[in-house]
Amino acid sequence: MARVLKTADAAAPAADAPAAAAQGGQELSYGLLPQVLGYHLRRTQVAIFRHFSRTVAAAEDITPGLLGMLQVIAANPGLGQSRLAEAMEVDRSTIVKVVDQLEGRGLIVRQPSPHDKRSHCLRLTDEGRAALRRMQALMLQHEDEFTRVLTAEERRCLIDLLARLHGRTNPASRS
Amino acid sequence: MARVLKTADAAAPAADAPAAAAQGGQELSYGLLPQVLGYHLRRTQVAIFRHFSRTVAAAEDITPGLLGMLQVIAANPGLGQSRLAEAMEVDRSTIVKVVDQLEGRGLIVRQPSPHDKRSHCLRLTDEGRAALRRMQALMLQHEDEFTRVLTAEERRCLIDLLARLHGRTNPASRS
DNA sequence: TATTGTTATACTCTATAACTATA
DNA sequence: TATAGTTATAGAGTATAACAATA
Repeated sequence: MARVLKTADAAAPAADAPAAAAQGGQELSYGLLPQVLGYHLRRTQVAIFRHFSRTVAAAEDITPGLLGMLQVIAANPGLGQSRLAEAMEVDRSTIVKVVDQLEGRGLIVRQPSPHDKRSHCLRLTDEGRAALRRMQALMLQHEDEFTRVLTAEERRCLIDLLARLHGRTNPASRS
Repeated sequence: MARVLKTADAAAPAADAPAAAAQGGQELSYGLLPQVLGYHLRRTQVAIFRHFSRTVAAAEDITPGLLGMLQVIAANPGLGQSRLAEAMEVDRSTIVKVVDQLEGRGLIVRQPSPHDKRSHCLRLTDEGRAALRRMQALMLQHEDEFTRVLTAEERRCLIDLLARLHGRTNPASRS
């Protein structure tokens, strides 16, 4: 578990308005927002999504969401759609279109389950495995670029703090 | 600027599939995802959004986005819509509906600008100021609850790392 | 010409509810 | 009864393109 070292004490910022920020070329105030975690989370997610779009998506026409699904299917061959939905914490009905898209692009197949005629077993095709390898390489490069402003330790610490907040244990930091 | 102290070296996790995770009650694998910052960002944002919905939104019928806009308007009286759009990094056309909603609820007004007949000056109403005070109190409580699993230093460190990533300077940590 | 606010439109992501075929 | 997948539908949230009024 990474820990954090305080160096500079964050001076409490003035929470009120900067008199006349509205007209001139002055900088405008964000009020309490800079102290709000949710604000920084959203800003960071928008930034990383745009970086992903310019790098990974530009080359491979994929979204972070679809690539995540593809990775989970690859890591769990034969997974059913309902269990995939649970894993990604989205509704079963949302998964249908995701799987439609990945199957439509020839990256995965829906196979009939040998044990349950209602269920589909999801598996990557050969093409899907090749595409995943390419996409993962691009994605790791994109993440490296995006986090270039952080040290490796800071990056690990950040992931660790986020993992603690969203509650899923982070296998990468189990000692 | 907060720094980070390494304590446990994160052992590189196996990136490949866990043989037969698909059928039984076994735990399923997330592949490379636990090493991916974007994945943890999204997960955390979903978690904090749900917490916000159960706490702040349940009491005041507001979204994080609308509350953020309200705070920026409050902090910059007389702000125009285009500058608000720039500040929040969304399109001007997106702002229109946001302002419509806030105005429709009586929280802000569009006033004609004295200097530019095209432009609207956005201002909080008395009711808007009162609502903002209530909402901010709830929001700060919500953030405290959500980050209860972190120490105050860890929370500051997290915000600092995120602020560095999305590039906006974080006024709360200027020494 | 450029900018402010606006409208019409569309796209993505997501959820709810109801359906079918199994179990 | 309950579950797996599906469909129809709707609601956010966002963007693009074009427009009128004004700068």
